[in-house]
Amino acid sequence: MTPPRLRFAPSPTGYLHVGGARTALFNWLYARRHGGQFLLRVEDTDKARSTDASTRAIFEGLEWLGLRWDEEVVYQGASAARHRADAERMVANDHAYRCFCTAADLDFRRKLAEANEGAFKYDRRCDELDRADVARRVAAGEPNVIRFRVPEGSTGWTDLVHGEISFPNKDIEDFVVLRSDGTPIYNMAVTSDDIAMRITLVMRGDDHISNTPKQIMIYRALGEALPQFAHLPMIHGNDGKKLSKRHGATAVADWQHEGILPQAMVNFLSLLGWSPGGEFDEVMSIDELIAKFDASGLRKTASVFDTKKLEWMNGQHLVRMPLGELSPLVRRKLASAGLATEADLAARPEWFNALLELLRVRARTVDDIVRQARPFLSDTVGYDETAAARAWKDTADARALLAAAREVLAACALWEHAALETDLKSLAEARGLGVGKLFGPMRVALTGEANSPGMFDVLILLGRDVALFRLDAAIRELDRRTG
RNA sequence: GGCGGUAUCGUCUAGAGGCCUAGGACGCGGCCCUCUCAAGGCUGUAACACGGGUUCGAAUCCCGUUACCGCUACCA
Repeated sequence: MTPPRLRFAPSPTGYLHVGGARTALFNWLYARRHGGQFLLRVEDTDKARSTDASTRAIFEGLEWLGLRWDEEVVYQGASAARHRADAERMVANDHAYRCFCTAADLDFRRKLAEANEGAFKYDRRCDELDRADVARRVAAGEPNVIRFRVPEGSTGWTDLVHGEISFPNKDIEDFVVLRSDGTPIYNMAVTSDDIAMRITLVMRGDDHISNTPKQIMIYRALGEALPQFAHLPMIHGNDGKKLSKRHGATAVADWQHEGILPQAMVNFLSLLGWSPGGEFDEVMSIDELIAKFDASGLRKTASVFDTKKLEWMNGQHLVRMPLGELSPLVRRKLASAGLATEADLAARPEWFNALLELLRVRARTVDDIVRQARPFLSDTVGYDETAAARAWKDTADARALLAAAREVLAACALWEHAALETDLKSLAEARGLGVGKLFGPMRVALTGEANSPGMFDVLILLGRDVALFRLDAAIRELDRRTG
């Protein structure tokens, strides 16, 4: 069995969206799993809609996901001469013919047919033309397209996802393969390119199922061996409709900017339309995915992009990934948020790693970590009003508690977990309070928030100086509030 | 309209005739843990689109209906 060759063939007409990313991923996984090649082809034949910015966005999206392609990128637009030559070859070997019907005429006939019920199908009138006549009109420069002559019978294949699929040829009209300006129609270009790239497995969205018989006919007309086909189901938004801007972030770059990890995105996407089968741990590394991926696990049904589950998945990867990998990521985000400089954080790696360990377990995105890190990095804290309203309900009481805590902490012999716990617990006990009643007001004083890591962790991370400073500040704030 | 594809909890799915009074995961609810929030553990909620067959027996096979999606362009 020769190594398979697959390709991802996006049109550069926008960002890389999650559906395209999933298609690319499955192609890539299949190639990696079976020791084959994963190629990238940019289908830029539609010059009006294609942009360089989109092409770059697609590259960047694939790179971010870690889907490295083999060989040089193929630009479809660069092969126009071959597309045309292939179309003309089909005329030469009698599988296609010249058609002189104009677009306007066709349009008229189509409307007429539809008005009188019944779908319009090209009537092959130009296939009746005399050969000499055709040659003369072509020589005279009369505009013409090349139409494929659809044979009798039916056209089918064994789809890796759907099994046997076949179409009666009578339902397929003699379709155009080359426009009058000499440029190819999609099905011509794709087939010509897939042949040239020696693609052995065409894996793409199932919106191409109806195109497949036409492409198969072209392969045959050109005397080429057929590749295998696999048509993947689509990904929909949470309303069950096709993904669009309305559904929020459908661009992989948007998720990147919201703090989703590429490995989590890959993992999540891999489970949309594919399953290893049986019971398994859904959280998987890229290597595990490659090892497990197989066409037999491909599913037929469209799936909904569930952002909640993506976020959960991201949280799982956040906790499991090596700290050494997470650390620079967060440092970069912290720096661009203006909360710290990368140099400062790099200078105290142990402290920073301890912080990350505490925060990542309660975060779902990298951005969550950044938000939660604020009290540990900025000089002062702002008090969250709902948190303050609850924990400092009785200001006099809270003030007294914080003053007492300040005193205990200032005198605490050792600034470490055990000592802090002993001292603070005895303070609470002396006052006849549960520790919660003491830690609540302290938490707001120290972090400004209602939620944070455990009190002793917070104190240790902050250090004695900052902790005492914040308690003082909170006491002053409470004085102010009391009036 | 014609042709093609699809149909299991709200969502992702397991299931390839009896193992299914349908399993897992996300979400949601409860309990435990607990200084808060997470994480973790336990647990509850919730599905075979509908109708006919085939079979001793169907979520699984066949047919029809319905719904959704795609194609039906000198778009990709």
